This record gives sequence, C-alpha cells and structure tokens, in this order.
Amino acid sequence: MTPRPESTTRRPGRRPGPARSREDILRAAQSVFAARGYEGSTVREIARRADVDAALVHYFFGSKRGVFAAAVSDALRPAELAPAVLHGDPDGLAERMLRRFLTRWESPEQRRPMLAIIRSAVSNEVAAAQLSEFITDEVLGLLVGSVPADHAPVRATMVGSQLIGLIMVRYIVKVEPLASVDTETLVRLTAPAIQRYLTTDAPSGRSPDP
Amino acid sequence: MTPRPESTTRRPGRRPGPARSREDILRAAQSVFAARGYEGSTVREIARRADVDAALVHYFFGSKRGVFAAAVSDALRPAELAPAVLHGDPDGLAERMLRRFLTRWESPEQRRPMLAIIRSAVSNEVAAAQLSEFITDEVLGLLVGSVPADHAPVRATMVGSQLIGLIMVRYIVKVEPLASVDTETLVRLTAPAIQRYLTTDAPSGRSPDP
DNA sequence: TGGCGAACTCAACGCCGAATGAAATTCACA
DNA sequence: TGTGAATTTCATTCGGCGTTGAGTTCGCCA
Repeated sequence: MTPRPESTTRRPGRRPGPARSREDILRAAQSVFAARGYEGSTVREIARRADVDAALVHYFFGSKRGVFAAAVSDALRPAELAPAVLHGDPDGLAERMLRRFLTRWESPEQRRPMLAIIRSAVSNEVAAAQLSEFITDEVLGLLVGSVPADHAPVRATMVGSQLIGLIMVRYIVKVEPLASVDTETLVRLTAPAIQRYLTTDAPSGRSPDP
Repeated sequence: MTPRPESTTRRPGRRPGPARSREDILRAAQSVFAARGYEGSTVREIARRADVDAALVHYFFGSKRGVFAAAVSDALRPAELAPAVLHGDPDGLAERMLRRFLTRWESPEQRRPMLAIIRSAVSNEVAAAQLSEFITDEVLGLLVGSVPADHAPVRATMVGSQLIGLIMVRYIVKVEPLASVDTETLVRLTAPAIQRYLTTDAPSGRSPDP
C-alpha cells in the first residue's frame, strides 16, 4: 500500500531500489478487472494505476490475456475452504461453509480477484470455464464423504448456484434490502436452504438418466 | 426471419419497399448484446448483422447506449408473470412460478434480451440498476397478498438470488451437470427451496433493525 | 571495476471504436 | 405530378486500443 514516490517526470531505464513493479501491476490488474470485467478493462488503465508504462505490462505478462490469467490465478489458488469446515456435525455443515464464504467476500481485499472472475466470466469463454471448474472442484470437495456419491454433483452445483446468486444480488447487482443486510441475518436466511441441498433425501420420482 | 435480398453492392439512399431496418437493428442488437455484453459489443457488429450501415444505427437510436436501452426495454416490458401464477393453492406457488420462469428461459427467442441485461449488468451501472429494479418489481409483485408484508422484500430478494444463481450456473457459466439437466428435474430440485423462502415462518432470533 | 542482463520508458504502428455531416434515394401526400 | 420528409449510405474525424522495437538506466556478479 505504500505509494511510490511522486511520478512528476520519469526517465527511461530501470528505477533505483528494489523492483516491485511486477507486483504493483498485478494488484492494479486485480482492481481494474474486478471493476470493469475483462472486455471493459484496458492495459493502459492498469498501467496508469500501477504508475508504470503500458509497455511494461507486456514486458512482464506478454498480453492482456496474460495479465488476466496471472491476476486471477494469483489470488484464487489458496481457496482452502475445506479443512476447517468439514469436521463438526453434518447438520451444521452449510452454516460453517456459508460463514467461511461470506467472510471472504466481506473483505474487499479478498473479494477483488473473485469479482474479477465473475465479471469476466459472464462474457468471456475462458474465464467462464475457469469459474466453472472452480465451483465444481471447490464445492464438490466439501461434499465428499458427507453425501451419497451418486447425487453429489447435482447437489454441489445447486449449492453453487445459490452462492453465486447471493453474490450477484448482494455484491454486483446490489438489490436491496439484501445488499445491506448484515451477514448474521444472511446466514440465518440462507443456511437452511443450502443445508437442504446438501443432506435432504434425493428428489423423488425417477432419477436423471446416467 | 425472412432474410433480406442479397447485399452485394448497395447504393446510398432509401431502399425500396417497406422500411424494416429499425426492427432488424433491434433484433440484431439483442443478439449481440446477449452474446457479448455491453462493453464487448460494437455498433459496427450490430449494423453488420442487421445488414445495414453503422450510421443508420445512430440515426435511429442516437448512441450505443441508446440502442442498448431500446433493445432490452423492447422485450422486457411484457413480463406478466403474475396473473396466471398467483391463484391456486399457496403451497404450489413456487412451482408454478418456477415453471413459468424456466419456460421463458428455455426459449432462445425470449432468453436473448434477458441474457443481454444480465451480461451487461455485471459491468455496467445502468444495466445493473435496471436489473435490480426488474427483480424487485417482478418478484415482489408475486408475493403481494401471499406473504406477511413486513418480510416480503427480504423474501423476494432471496427468491431472486436463487433464480439468478440458477441462470448463471445453467445458461452463462454452464456448470455441469446442472447445465444439461432437464427442466422437470430442475423444478423438483429447486421448487422446495424457493417455496421455503416464500412461506416458511420468519427467521427466528431478533428481527433485522428497521 | 567492468560488463551483462534485468527493469524500465518512448515513440510509433496499425487497427478499430463511436460518432457526425452531407449527399442520394424512395415514400407519401397534396 | 411534384415536393418535403423519411430512410439510407459514404466519407471522414477523432480518439483510444493492444502491441512492438529500440533505447536508457540500474543491480549484480566475476
């Protein structure tokens, strides 16, 4: 967060001191992509916000797609929802999971790269695939062992849909009153529905064809 | 749907026959915005798809924002979910509503303008506001009279979040297996959760501060 | 202390975007 | 039949986009 010394006039060539531009660019990219989505963002604006020439972005990351990939995968990897959430009584699984999830989203710092993916996934095939994979892996990981294996994938995506819906309504489209309700209320409202997707008996009627 | 006669070389000036370009542009705009979102779309591509010069788009709609507004509001107005859904036993409300909702989304024709709004709302303030209003009005309208008035807004947005989540996962991000499950199964899975948001007793604990 | 490679900027290219004003053609109504 | 309004294209402006290549400065190791 410590800002660079003033950029009144800058000369070409390497800057004195330790080189931190690469990280600055990455953080700037996260902000910009989070705010505008992939198509709406420009390399030049990222550079401007990182207080750097646009050519440097290409020097480090090769292309706009390159920065995007680096920016999201940089902060998406350490998801690690699973460990602490998994043990405890199965009836509280949804609530623990939701609390963890909301904690991440309430921190602007952590919210940024996830926003970037969602904003981009909506009109960008690559980002969409990345998000799809993330949902599958992450949510499915939570269900292994707690849920009959044959229905796990459907259950997982249902939970995923409820979570994404929450994000859309609360953080992106900002529909009131849900956008400003406190998280505790949110948990009380949502946890039971999610718990239902996780552990209620399989839907009656014939099962979906294999 | 009847395609225009071949456009090998065209001369300036009004074309012979009845003028349908305005409608052609509107339909083209719906497709393009639905596929690429607002930022990702270009007036030129809309014009190309409508088989028309780009200047004509500006002639009719003034600006890119103008086409967008026209394209979505054109096909968003006749929502009319309410009438048929509302009467019948209250316990089946969610299911009737969901069926109606899915029917609209399964038709590519009707899906287009809604896709356009969602794809755009994600990175566009104006579209987001429009979508927010739509959710509030439309879903809330269904609840009037069936639900205690004091909790109706929260309930409505919760239902909205579940529906948007469904759309995201099924039609936009396309997460399997939910993306290819048949609608009947989808109803069986989702209706109970929605019904719960509609009619279950208010969440316990203290109510959210007024 | 010299020099090589990493970090950085500058200037420019080619392209495509939204938007505009003028000219050409057809329509509709008197 | 004629004449004004509506529709359509063309040519153009202006700006910003992603990307590249050459040149400059600094850190570091031999």
